[in-house]
Amino acid sequence: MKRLTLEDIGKMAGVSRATVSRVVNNHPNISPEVRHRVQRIIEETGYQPNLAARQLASNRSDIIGLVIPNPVQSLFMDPYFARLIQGVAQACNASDQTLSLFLIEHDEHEKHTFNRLLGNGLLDGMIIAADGKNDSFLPQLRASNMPFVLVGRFANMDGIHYVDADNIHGAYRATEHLIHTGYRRIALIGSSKNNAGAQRSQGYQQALIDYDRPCDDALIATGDFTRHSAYTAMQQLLPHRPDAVFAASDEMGVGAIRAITGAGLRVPDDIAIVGFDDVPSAGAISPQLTTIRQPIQEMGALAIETLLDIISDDVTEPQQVVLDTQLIIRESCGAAHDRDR
Amino acid sequence: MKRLTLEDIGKMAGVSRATVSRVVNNHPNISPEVRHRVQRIIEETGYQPNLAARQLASNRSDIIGLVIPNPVQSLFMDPYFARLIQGVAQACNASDQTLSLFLIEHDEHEKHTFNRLLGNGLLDGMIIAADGKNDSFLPQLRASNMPFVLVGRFANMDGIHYVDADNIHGAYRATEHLIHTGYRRIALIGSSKNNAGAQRSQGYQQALIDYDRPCDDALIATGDFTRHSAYTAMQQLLPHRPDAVFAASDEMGVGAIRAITGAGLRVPDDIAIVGFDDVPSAGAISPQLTTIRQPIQEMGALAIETLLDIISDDVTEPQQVVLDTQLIIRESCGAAHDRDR
DNA sequence: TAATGAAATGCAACCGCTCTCAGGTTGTGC
DNA sequence: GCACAACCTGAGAGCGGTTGCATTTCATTA
Repeated sequence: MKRLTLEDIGKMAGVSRATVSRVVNNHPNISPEVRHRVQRIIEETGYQPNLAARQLASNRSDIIGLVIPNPVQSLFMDPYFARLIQGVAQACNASDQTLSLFLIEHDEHEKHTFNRLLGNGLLDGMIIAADGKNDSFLPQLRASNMPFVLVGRFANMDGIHYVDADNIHGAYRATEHLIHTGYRRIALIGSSKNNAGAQRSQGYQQALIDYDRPCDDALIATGDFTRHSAYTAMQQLLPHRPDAVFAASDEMGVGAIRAITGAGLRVPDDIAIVGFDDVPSAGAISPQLTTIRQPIQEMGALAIETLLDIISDDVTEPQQVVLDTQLIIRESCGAAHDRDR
Repeated sequence: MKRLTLEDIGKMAGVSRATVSRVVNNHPNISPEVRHRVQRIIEETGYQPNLAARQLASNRSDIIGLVIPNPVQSLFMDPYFARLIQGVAQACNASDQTLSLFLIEHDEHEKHTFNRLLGNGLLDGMIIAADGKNDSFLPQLRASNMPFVLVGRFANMDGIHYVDADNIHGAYRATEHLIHTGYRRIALIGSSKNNAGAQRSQGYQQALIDYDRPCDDALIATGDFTRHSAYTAMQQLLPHRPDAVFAASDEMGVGAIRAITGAGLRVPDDIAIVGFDDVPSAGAISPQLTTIRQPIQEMGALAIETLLDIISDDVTEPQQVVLDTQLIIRESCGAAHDRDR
């Protein structure tokens, strides 16, 4: 059961291999009769073009790469990536692209990976899930002619295509919600570990300013997106008697809750918490965490869409899209109007 | 900056393109002098072979596919897949393979995907994360000559290569732990939704038998791996007064805890819980969940290793490996000897 | 010294598809 | 009836590697 080639199909249909190729690729100038005859034979035989040969001849692989440069442990701690992968994968399915996944393990590996990907001609384009820090690959990438789109957690950059969630406004919304609910001493557990963290801090501060709240430095603590760091940060915050905390991630929100309950206080009765991310466990812990949800899958889908436009259409002006976030009200903010189990 | 070819390198080194190819591929019969000269030029120019051309000529792509046939929502609910992807990706990095990811969205899509993958010659081999049910693709796969390895959650099958975690023994161990801790009426929230679920139920029962405990059908409830289903299941269980529950997944363990606390009882004081999977939130909820951890990343790595052996070496006898699990003792079993924050 | 063979290298035929170019056919307008 | 255009189709030259076979080189051995 040797694999069929264009030549074989052509022979069966009494046409040349070029004609079969045209049918396969939906070229316009084919007579309906021939088209149908060839299509029927393709159907019957289950012929499929050899992708390597096609790629060699046409210089197009229909493979797009998803590169995740972050250190390893993030991946399986943070549901963000799982969702992103899913969104991108589904978008690839929908547009008949093949998705290749590249997890960067460390700096040297990053260099090696980018070198390979930019040199071996495998990919038509790349989606890069950067974090806005440590983006040392950018210059090389820009110098190449590889189409790429950055997704999420990235700094605003000139002339680069990217898709991100609106971290600033999400944080703003979280803080605003705490203000509306009536809290007066609203603390922040922030982080400048990545760009998203910085933006979330920014949103927090903007909300305070807009609502004429004092921005007390004693109510600002710093973590690194881990639960443990937030536990410590919360302990530092406690003496300053906040009545609410905006934690820049759910993981940190959980750490804050632990510190609060550990100090004999209660959430939200004594101190309210709002997180960010809406990780699955946000609804599992007690009290359930009020949080900000990012449209991660939409981001992935949009990134693919944008990338395909770049690849085919020669999009000229940079596509820079920031998607809105959503406030998910649960128990930890003390304003629940709707509780799921 | 046109991309270099073997021909170009050959010209620069004063040798033929065939010789350069041999250097690149480490063929033995090359004089050291030529080898070095060519290598130096490759180094200087950063030449990289075109993968499509190589694949076309050699019929080998060094791309392996990871196929995840489960329905969509599992993926981002269940950290299992994120970890599996990570394990496989790292193993691919280590062995210079490119990983392509295929998420199946529904039955028809499954058929379409397998047809494509078996027909277009893109992949050297596939890793398939099946669940032991709905494996309708298997006959077609076996009929093809595509090398493949099944990973996890799969039924024991003849003549097929697979890697799995020892669900039976893991469940046995969980149950045994509850027995050792002194509980007498140990309930099960199981599921036969997939093969792993069935095996976990089996391990539970075996433990009861081995320790001469009665196997009371009233203490066996069924869920579908969701938190909600376990909540309901636990409510049915409560009237029969279990003093401990083995839940066949952490998600279900969380649902059970909710039902217990919802009924005004406490975990583990009134009813102890052990889960399965060790999802990240298992340590985040209160009480922290005692559970069984699977070596998911090792499974991924081992699957790749096995697959590469099959691709290159013509491994003949089926490789069937079952990896051991680990009991993670936290609070919910009432036997904590060690608590993290 | 010539025959022998192993090692190193080049030649050229693929791998299967795309795409330009040119040839053939048919249709349109005058 | 003829010129010209529009449309189909086939021939064939790549795309950039790999690899069997032929050739050259050179040390070994009869």
